[in-house]
Amino acid sequence: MAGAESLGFKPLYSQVKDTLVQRIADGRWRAGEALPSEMQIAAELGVSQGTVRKALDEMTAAKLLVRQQGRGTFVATHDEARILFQFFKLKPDAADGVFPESEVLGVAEGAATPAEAEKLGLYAGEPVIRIRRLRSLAGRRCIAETIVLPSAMFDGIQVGDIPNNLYDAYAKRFGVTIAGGRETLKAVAATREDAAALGLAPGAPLLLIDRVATSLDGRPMEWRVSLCDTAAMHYAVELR
Amino acid sequence: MAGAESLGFKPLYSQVKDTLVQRIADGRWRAGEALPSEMQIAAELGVSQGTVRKALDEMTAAKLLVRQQGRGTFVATHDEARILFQFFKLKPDAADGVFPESEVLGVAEGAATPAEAEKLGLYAGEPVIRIRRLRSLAGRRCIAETIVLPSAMFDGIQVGDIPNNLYDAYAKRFGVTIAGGRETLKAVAATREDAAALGLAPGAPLLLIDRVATSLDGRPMEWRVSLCDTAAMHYAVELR
DNA sequence: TAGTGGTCTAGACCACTTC
DNA sequence: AAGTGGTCTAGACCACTAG
Repeated sequence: MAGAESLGFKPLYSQVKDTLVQRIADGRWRAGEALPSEMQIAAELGVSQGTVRKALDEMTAAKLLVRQQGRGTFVATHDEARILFQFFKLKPDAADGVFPESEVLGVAEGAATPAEAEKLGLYAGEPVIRIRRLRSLAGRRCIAETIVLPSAMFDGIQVGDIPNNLYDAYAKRFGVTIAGGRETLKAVAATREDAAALGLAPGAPLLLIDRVATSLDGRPMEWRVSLCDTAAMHYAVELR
Repeated sequence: MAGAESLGFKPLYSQVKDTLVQRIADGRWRAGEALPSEMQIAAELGVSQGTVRKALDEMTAAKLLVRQQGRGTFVATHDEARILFQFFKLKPDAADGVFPESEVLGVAEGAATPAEAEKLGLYAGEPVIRIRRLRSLAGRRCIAETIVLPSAMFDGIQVGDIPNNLYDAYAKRFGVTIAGGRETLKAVAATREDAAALGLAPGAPLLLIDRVATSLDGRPMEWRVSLCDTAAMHYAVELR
């Protein structure tokens, strides 16, 4: 392995991990595909099987890989089950989580506002794509959502083109793997427009979820603001 | 190690972990104290150092232990830094997180309501302690909180007795280690009383945080409902 | 300098899947 | 039966802390 010398000791397994993450980012193995076996990777990189294992274990903990005894090691997909577990934390009060349906209200390209530029790590004025949609849980419209994407990464996305499971589309159509993110939550009063869209009275309390989602290398790839009517649903957090 | 035979394979390191967790729950090592070294534990339990290491690594990941190269392995404490990171997810919009101050409004014992009993795994009517307090961030009252505890676990807690850092007190005074929990969030409109307590207009949007905190063995030990004015603060979540 | 945790290796065997 | 990941061991050496 190269790149270990000088200032600041970096363990071998960590370098192996960086190598493998880079290869996934480069599309060497696509979502759902199998990596080579531990022994093959170890032989190729000239390290022991235990060192490869530690790298793979960390990537599995980061939900980047899925390992199955007897089968192999696979690049994690953004299937609905994973999204529900990792990214969509709103659950109906009286039931288990289900994947929400979506109605796209509009898609438009424009110049990034200062706020958008700051969230996405762009310069103000760079082109961005804005998506507006309503989402429903159990047949009831309860989320009004605005999504902002850097055009440079998602060139040519169209209105008829917006599937319900966006992160899966980012991966399959644009090679962008959403690996994590950060959300901030506030309680706000519904504006007239929000209230109309969700069928509520103006001033009704809404949960505002502000999310910046990041790719494998930690760069921001999506800014999403969701306004949620939490009368019959809640946002669930595990403290560990 | 005993207890591995029959139905359902259980790895050795997992049994080692169970043994060590049980010892912490039993108070064999108190918060902040050092465990024996890997070699000593391995020798005592008759397993290899690597197996002990895997058990300790998992406990460290669960924030139960803190390990320091060259020093030793220590039982995690509920110091303010840890609480801030693991349990208190409200941050001022314009600053880093700080530990909130508290004013206790009242402490009273009573019979568990059906809702309280369900949250705490008790029978309705069993005795519980209820604590009401206001919390402030940056000198501004912004959280109204109700805390319900099973009297059986927290016998003799008094009004003048409620410190700002409750989880530290649970550990030190009652031997109850809060190891995790589950929160559900909603946006609600302030009632007249909530509004008065927080200096807001009735109907103002508030973030309602409903938390059940659990001990080492996963049993519910505290039910806490917090009403938060999120005008100048937010609830932060990392998606990983 | 002694003792701790952290990394790395090599090899054996087990559990599980697939053919 | 062959190949995968999962567990367990034993031992070497490194990085860090403390006396």
